Amino acid sequence: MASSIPFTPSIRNRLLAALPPGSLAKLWPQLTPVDLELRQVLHRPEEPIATVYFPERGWCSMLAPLEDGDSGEVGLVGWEGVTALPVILGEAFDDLEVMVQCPGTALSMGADSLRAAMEGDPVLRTLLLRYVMLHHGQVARTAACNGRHHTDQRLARWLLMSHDRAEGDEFPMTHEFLSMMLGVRRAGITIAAGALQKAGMISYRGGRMRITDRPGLESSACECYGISRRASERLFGLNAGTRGEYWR
Amino acid sequence: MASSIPFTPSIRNRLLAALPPGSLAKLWPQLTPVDLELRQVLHRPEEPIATVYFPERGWCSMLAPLEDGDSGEVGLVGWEGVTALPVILGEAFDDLEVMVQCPGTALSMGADSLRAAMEGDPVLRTLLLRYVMLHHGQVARTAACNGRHHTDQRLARWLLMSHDRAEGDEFPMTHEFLSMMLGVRRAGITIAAGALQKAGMISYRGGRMRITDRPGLESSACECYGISRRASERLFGLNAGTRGEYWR
DNA sequence: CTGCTGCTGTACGATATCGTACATGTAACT
DNA sequence: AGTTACATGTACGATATCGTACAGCAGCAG
Repeated sequence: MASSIPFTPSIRNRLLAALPPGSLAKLWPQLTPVDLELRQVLHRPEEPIATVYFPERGWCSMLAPLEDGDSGEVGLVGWEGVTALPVILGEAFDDLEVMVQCPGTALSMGADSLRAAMEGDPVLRTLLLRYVMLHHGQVARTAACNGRHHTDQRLARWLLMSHDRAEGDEFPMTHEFLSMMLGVRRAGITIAAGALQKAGMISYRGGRMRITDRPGLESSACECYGISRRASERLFGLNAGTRGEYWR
Repeated sequence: MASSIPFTPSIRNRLLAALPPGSLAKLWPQLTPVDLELRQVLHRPEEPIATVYFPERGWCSMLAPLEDGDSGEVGLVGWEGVTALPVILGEAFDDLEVMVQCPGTALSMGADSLRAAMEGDPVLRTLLLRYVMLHHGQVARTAACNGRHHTDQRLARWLLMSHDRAEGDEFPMTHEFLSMMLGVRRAGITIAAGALQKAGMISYRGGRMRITDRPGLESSACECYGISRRASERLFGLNAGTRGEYWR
């Protein structure tokens, strides 16, 4: 299925790209490119996970379902990661939902295959476990940030995290959706985003968001963005987590 | 050091207790009982972790340091777990601080010894990774809960989580400290706790908290408590995570 | 062009929480 | 008993955010 793709590929996923050639070669035949469509649900809470996804373009949210019907975002997964932490950690499923927020592509793989590959390849296993640590740190930061920081700072942080995982400076994003991600009213986003736009840091129209002043946005965000990014740099090297370093 | 302790011990730590005799026997000589003193810092952010702790009594908070000097709690570790996720996941350190909130005791162990033990014992490794999953879920829930739920519900949840990890129905806890854990004003805790006390669910005086109506407290808490507890039950069996089941 | 639909701007009073200050109560120490 | 330190109760106006409603505006279908 994936065999038509040339072997030394331009892999965008940082986890796969970080593997030594031997490890990647073993994994490659089992990886299938798939599209990630907007709002597609990759994993549902409590449902056994059959497939894992290494995003190449676009990104997903990890969502904790709430009693009142909607859900709270607890983390992002993009080209720096992989969905399906439970598979890595030996569980069948999760209490979280994983949903595509920015459409793109991924390399997918059977959960059983990944389990087997981890069993047989300590390098792969080590890398994936280090990613789990990175992701845990991101979620922990989100917990602290949600409790302490205000809408405007959290919005700036969220836009930066999305931008890190987006292909260019523009991606689909409505105020309505941002409000669900940050757990605030839609009108609250309009106000906070309006201020960022007035300051020239972002611009948006008709459901598309564009980042126009990254440094400005960074200074508007709380420290939580920087802390997560530095953790990412520790795992992937100095230029990971910043933009413009996809290909190496 | 630990050799004076009889071999078939009354181990309270659920992770250690869940190990098959062979796995535990290999670990046992390396475990040293230590006291956990109130406010003792077990791990500091960015500092390499030399020792891990399997709490037996009492519990610890995982805290994310904030720019303004204080810190936000993102999770608890008690008799159901172990500190030092980074060691399990192959990192040297964490961005989080681990601090003793309720004094007690733990079985401690060198980080290197634990790494070696995990390498040599798949059962141990599997169990610890499943615990990482459990803890990740708890932190993710905290992220969602911090963003969406109100002080009164979060206080009830926090008291229940503490109670699960406490020895009896009473433990040391001031409003001041609760306010730091939940990230709200001290006066806000006094109001929320006062309401719970008036409803007969808790009572407190002079820095000691007593749980007097657990079912009532459970109905006051948000769904987040139940979700985390059920995840715990999946790992440890049906009675884990509830109280009164320490000894079997 | 017309009419829809979805995104964004804005307004309103209501509410939760804030930051701060001060009063009261309790226990330990002298 | 007097003092001190700390825990708790309570008050105040200020602020962030809520829930809701409605108006403007762009893009698309007919």
